[in-house]
Amino acid sequence: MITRVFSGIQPTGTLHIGNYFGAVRNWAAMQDDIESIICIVDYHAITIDVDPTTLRQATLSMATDLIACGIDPEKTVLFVQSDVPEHTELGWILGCVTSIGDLSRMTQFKDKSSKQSFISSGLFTYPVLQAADILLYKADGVPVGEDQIQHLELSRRIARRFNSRFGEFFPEPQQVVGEKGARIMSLSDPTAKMSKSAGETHYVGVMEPETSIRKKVRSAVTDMGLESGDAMSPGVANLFEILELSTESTGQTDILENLRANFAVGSLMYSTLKDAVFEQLMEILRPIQEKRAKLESSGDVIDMLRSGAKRARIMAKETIAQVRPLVGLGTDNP
RNA sequence: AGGCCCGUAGCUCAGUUGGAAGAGCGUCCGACUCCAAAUCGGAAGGCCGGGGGUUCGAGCCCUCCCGGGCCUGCCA
Repeated sequence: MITRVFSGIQPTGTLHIGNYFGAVRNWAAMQDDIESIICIVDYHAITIDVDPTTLRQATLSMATDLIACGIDPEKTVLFVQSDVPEHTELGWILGCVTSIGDLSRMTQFKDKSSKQSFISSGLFTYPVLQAADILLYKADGVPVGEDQIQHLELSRRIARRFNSRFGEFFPEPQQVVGEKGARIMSLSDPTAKMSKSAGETHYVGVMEPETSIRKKVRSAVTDMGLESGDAMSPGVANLFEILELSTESTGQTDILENLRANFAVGSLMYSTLKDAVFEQLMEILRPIQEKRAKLESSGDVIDMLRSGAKRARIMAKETIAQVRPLVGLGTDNP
């Protein structure tokens, strides 16, 4: 039985619909039923070279996006990682029960480091900090996608090793699978997951202007036309996926069914599909964008983050206060 | 601490003896397409890492600095 879930998200500046349908929407749905902690992980963000001003803005912007998308800072403990410095202390301690061998097997490190000329040691030990993020709150559930499973497994391994060395203390966090494992693909390259780093044409930003979204959806890769009975090409399947996720919320599932039927008999015009995707997507995004505008002009987000950090820190301090004597650190413990 | 290599467009790089800064990919616009892709046509994009010097003239030579990579050594 999962009792507390932890989610982290990097302050990349803005959310795209892959983040929204894949993660954020599930978080928002979950917060009513289960104790939820969401952390904007700025310590993680600095593992690669990033401009300080950009980072600060991106962090605030990400928080605003999340709240606009339905994360309720009253229900969910929403905060910025570096406002709770206990993350780094636990990170250090856990780093000392983590082997270099385990870390060097992380595919994400190999991936990211191959794209950097300057490879920081922080990038290498990133998964340790991630384990600390989760374990600091003794979260037993982590809603992660497939790409993070390896890191989550390492977190469990780290928890296990800590427990066996210092005594049973941390729960081993389990993967929480969302109701719908949405995995939105890039519009320009539908064989790759949607990501911001791949370039402008690859993603649709949740907060993007309507004209820009229409253009991007219309430019999505499809195929050269299929015979009826053929399987969908990746690009078309992706558009249907986005349409399905959107109509789930708008309730206009008949649109989806019609287009599916058209596809089945081979009479679907992709421009029609794209128009529908755009329309339904905007139904979802419009209210989110409006909410964001209000939030931004209110200037309340900073205060929300501060009070979130206060709540998080109470939990974090308690954990650290227990960990230190277990390990034998400090003078203020017997 | 010593030695070697590197820094030019968003990315990967070329650049002749020192003589008008280039290519490929990507991006943007157009044609084609139901929409896209591919293809074709067009365009934008540069403090040549930074300062100083030599020269009529420096991406290129000298010098210092910054940044990155590799090798050796030293200390803990």
